Amino acid sequence: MTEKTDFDLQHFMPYLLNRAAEASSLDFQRYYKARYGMQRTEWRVVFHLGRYGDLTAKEICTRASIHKTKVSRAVAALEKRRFLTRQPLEGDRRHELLSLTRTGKAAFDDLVEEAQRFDDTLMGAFSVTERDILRRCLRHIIDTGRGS
Amino acid sequence: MTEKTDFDLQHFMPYLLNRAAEASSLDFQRYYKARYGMQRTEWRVVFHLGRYGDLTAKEICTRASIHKTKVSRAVAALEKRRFLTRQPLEGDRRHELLSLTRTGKAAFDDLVEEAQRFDDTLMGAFSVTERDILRRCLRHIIDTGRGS
DNA sequence: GATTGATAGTTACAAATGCAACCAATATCA
DNA sequence: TGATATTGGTTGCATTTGTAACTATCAATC
Repeated sequence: MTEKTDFDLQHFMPYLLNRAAEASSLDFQRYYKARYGMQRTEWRVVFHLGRYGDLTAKEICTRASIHKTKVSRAVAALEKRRFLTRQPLEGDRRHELLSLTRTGKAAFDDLVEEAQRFDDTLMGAFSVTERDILRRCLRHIIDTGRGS
Repeated sequence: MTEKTDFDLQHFMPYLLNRAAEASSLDFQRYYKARYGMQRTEWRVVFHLGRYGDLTAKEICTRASIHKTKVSRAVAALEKRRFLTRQPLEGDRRHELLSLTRTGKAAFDDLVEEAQRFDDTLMGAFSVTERDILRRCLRHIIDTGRGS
């Protein structure tokens, strides 16, 4: 039987992933927080709307695996700050279609640019092969993990 | 100039990392929560003590990049539930040496075993080369990211 | 068309977190 | 010696989060 002390936390994937996630998010997080007063869920909502067009809150929940309460609050906050508007859907008034305002779009454009720049420096350290493997593995982990 | 809508969130590394981290932690988290009523920081503290021997709170903070308030509260909680004991250090009574109790060690052993099993199934999907690259990239990201 | 059951989204309350101020022990140095 | 700074660790308070219960709209069944 292997000694328990052989187990190295530095090789434990969930631990590595958590620390890498945290480390890699810090700077960007600081940026959108300082510049737009957004928090993570808000940026993600903005991102989804900017990237994939108008969506309902539910769709964002599903696509991003975010709990509906978090999305609900993020949407409320974004609406108050005029980054997006809601429009009840004809035919089913339970749904609300969310759309970025001009302000929201501008923020999205800026944030995407920053994200891109940020990602470039982060990934610049790796070869193309490494990047591919990295992305593919992460995606696999995401897809096979149980959703919340 | 590239269109902003070209940017794919699914390739944005911090996003991938965050989602993979979350997905990969869920099951294990559920385990130590259900079995020992621990939360993440508590498990990490237990882990560090079990793996690296007795440490002070400060040392755990440094090694794991966890804020001292979080560690402080985790230690308090673990002490209350008899997973560890503190002992003021001779010579400098600001430091307290933390040691796992028998109960703490038992929990550590069990959790390590579970973590190992968990990691095996998670990484089982990848080739040895992939695992190496994955670990090496993550470590690089961790080490180059600004610490909190 | 009333009853039951989903479904989209909100809210209320408890637990977790981050931040800053804090305490106590030690170090520094006039 | 005594004033000041530093360090390990804790506490208080405001913000964020998770969970569960709630409203409102629609669907299905009788």
